Amino acid sequence: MTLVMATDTPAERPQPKRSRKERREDSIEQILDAAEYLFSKHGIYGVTLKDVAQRVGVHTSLMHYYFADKQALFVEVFERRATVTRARRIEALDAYERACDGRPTVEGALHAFLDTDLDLYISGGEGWRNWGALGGQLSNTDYGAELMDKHFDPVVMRLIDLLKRAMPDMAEEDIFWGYHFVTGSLLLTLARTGRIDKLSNGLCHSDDFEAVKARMARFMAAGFREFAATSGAKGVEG
Amino acid sequence: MTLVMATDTPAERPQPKRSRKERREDSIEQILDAAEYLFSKHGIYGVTLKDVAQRVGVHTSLMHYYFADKQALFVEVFERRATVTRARRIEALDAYERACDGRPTVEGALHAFLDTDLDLYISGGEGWRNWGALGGQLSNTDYGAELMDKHFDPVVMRLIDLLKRAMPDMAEEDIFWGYHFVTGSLLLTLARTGRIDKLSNGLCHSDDFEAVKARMARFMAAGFREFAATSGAKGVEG
DNA sequence: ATTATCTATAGATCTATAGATAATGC
DNA sequence: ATTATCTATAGATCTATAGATAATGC
Repeated sequence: MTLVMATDTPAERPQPKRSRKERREDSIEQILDAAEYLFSKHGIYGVTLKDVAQRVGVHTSLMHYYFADKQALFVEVFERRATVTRARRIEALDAYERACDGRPTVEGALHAFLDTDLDLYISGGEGWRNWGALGGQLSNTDYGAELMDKHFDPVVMRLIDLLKRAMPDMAEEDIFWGYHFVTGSLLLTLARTGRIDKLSNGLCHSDDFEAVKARMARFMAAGFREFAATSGAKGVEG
Repeated sequence: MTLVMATDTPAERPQPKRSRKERREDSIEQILDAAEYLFSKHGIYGVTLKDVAQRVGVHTSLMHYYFADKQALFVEVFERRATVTRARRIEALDAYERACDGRPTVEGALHAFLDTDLDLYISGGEGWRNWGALGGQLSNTDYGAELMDKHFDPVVMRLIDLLKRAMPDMAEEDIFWGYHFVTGSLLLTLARTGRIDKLSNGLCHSDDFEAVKARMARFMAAGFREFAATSGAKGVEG
């Protein structure tokens, strides 16, 4: 997939004969991958363009040849995958809406919202997992929150809409706070800090997205049901 | 509390006549407060010592007079309040254990764990809220995760222990994952990103810790109960 | 006499640009 | 002839230290 990888298997490619366009795209992809990895580890200010260049194995000035400045590189790293997962999730929520026959459930909506994303980290390769970790950092940060808002507000509103229809009697505040809890849990999951590994003495692993997928929608749906059972409702009876 | 605040009310203090020791402590406190605020906004690498000094209104070199280097300042900012909340939470969990008469409940344990912390942000003033936001960032970061582990592992293990006793039949993995969800939600709460404000069109506020306190333990306890109801148990029947 | 704060500055590093060289494509 | 990559370097900024000055305490 990358030049580095290709070099690891020289037998297969005697003379790749890649066109300029291909080389260009490869270079850009390598830079984005390296930046993605480093940004996810140290944040935007914790990484220098030299760090990125060294990881790729090229000169720092090449960063400026392909990207206007550091900020532009960062935004591109974020947006490269943000657009993908946003589209997938909207599609999944649309599909769920069509399938649920006008009667969405909380758990169904959460599965569409969460599982579609988790699948990317499960089978999307290391790049996706790095990007996820970056997102986990971003959300808790001032400069990152804007980027998140910009890209994911439509998806979230789509989910909120389904949740409201699944729980028409619930106070809106409760729906928003429930969503807040869901996001927080998801973002910490994406961050893969290794904390749960240590706490559980190796029983659980913070990169075990399958384990999260198997539990999260159910856990959170139960939380919402608890709100429905005990909290002040809208005053309208379904 | 700080020199700046004191200067705001000149009538009360004609000639403070503060001793060297008092001045020294005031200066250190001001530096820590300024650093805390800035680190919480931009992370450790997003803040320069000059930024901190300018916020206090002194020269950059004074940072080095009081702190060995930038890293030491950062650690001090974190530890100043970490030790306080850790002690309070352990105390609260101990008190709950004594009060529950050997029969802890999930919700009771979560209330002791969460509310004690949330109370600090509700009534501890802006410094505490800034520190909380810093913690929210740290946890999703590599360099911060270590600091968190070091200070909060004892508290968390204390909570886990109570949860296990409240749900003796539950698979350990489920307890750890449930705790993971709880922490994620708490950390995003502390980050106060303003996201929920925008999403809810002003209905909810990300600095409304009271709202979280009123909902979180209940929401999460219901999640744990869901695990108890449907997930693979330990194989032992209570 | 001691402590707190500031001035001046060294040395390192970082972003960004200009211009040279190497590689590809017509 | 055009594009990709590198060399060299300017200019800014950042951390850290040495040493001067101002303020307090005995």
